[in-house]
Amino acid sequence: MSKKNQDQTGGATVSSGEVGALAQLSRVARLAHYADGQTIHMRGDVKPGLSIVRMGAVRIGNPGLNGAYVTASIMKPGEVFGEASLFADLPRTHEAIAIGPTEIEQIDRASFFSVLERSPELAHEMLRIVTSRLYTVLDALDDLQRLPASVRVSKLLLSEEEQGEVHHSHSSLADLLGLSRVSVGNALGELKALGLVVPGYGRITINKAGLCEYVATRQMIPPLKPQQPRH
Amino acid sequence: MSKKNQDQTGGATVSSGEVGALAQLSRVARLAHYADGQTIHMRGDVKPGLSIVRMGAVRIGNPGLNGAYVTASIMKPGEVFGEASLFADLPRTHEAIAIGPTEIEQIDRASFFSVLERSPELAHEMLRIVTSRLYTVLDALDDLQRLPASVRVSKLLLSEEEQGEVHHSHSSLADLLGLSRVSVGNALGELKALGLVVPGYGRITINKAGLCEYVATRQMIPPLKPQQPRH
DNA sequence: GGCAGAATGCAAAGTAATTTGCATTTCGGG
DNA sequence: CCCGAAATGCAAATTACTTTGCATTCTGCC
Repeated sequence: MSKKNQDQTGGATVSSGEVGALAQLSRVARLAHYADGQTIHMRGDVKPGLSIVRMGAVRIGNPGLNGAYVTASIMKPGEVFGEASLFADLPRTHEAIAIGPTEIEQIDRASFFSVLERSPELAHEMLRIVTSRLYTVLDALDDLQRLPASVRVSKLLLSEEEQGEVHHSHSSLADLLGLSRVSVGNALGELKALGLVVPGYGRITINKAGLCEYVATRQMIPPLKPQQPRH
Repeated sequence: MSKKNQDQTGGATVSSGEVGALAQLSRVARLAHYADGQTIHMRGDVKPGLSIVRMGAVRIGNPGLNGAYVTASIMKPGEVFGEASLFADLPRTHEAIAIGPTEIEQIDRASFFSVLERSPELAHEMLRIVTSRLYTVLDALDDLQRLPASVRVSKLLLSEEEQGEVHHSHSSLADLLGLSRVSVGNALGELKALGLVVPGYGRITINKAGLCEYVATRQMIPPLKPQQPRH
């Protein structure tokens, strides 16, 4: 058990086309600035409030048992976190740490609910965001339980890809997947041998189509076998 | 990779005290009856709609790669599933199968949204449900990545406990945790040696306080070590 | 009361990841 | 241009789980 993490929690982005009911929150938000590496909140904090990333990025995660980091998610501009503190009155499960200079809109509980009362669209928008995040996490959880490292690495590469390249070190990929650096290296070696990736220094060039096919053929749920009813 | 599952998705129960905005849905629901083992929906189905368990139980899961079953969750009366098909327009990720004779209220998309428009409380209730489910799943995901089998078994025992006992075979515990039967057996052996559980046939008597302490001392996030900024 | 099916226990062999330690390569700044 | 820090590559030993196969025990039912 070393470096642990998931990309999964990922994409609660406000989809680009729509301005989004979230915009209404800006009016009641307090804009907070953080320097690289600065802590936004810690695990266990109970201060409720919603946060929207405006600039920079936020690492959501926890230190692992061994000193390695478990990155649960990296929030990019437009993404939202902290719903659990609002709707379910729960303490923070993860630390939030700024990556690079970062601006975050903080909406406290009272402000949020006052806006929510007047705007049903906000509720719908939040439902959409939380639901698709849940969906993503459930999917990732399945992957974690069932897929071998090389396939999980492949899926991560595809999701992090930008113009055919992924800008991550093996270590940060490992953090995102909950694997060790060595395992990521091995997986990449395998993919390289198949001609699916070209390794670089802090950078990986990927064969998108090839990787997609590689993943597709390996993550299929197999045909049903006869099952006894359980329990 | 054998039997895979999580208890995590678990508890989106309508909390007992409150009648809940969900009750309003009953008026537009169609009550469906299922026999033990009957399929409610399959992975990949796109028919959108919300489902509320009224009687019996529903296994949410998928067949694993080897024929074993991955139980993602078992929904009990009062619990809700299918939000993703409503809010995020996503196909079903898991099969749903009735455990025992089961009654389910089915609310189709149009009906749901017509009620939702007139009832802001329903939106809040759904937000609460989905958020806490997300929270639970994220927590389980952390556990899965970081905790050894014996601790995960302990946590499951505590969550399934009823009056000091857990009524599950090793196999069904394994299904719920994504472990093999053998590993569960070994973990229970360990716990037995520590005087934390007394194994029975299809039944385990647990030392609640002892297990709590056992878990507490082992799932702690360790003190922070100095971290370099990443990425 | 006994028998079949289910649940449990046990052990051996295999596998996929881990940790550890070190050598090598790459990049950027002085 | 060179040097140090970071990134990568490689290999051995270890760990935690899996699969397999079988023996044993329990329970409900006829």
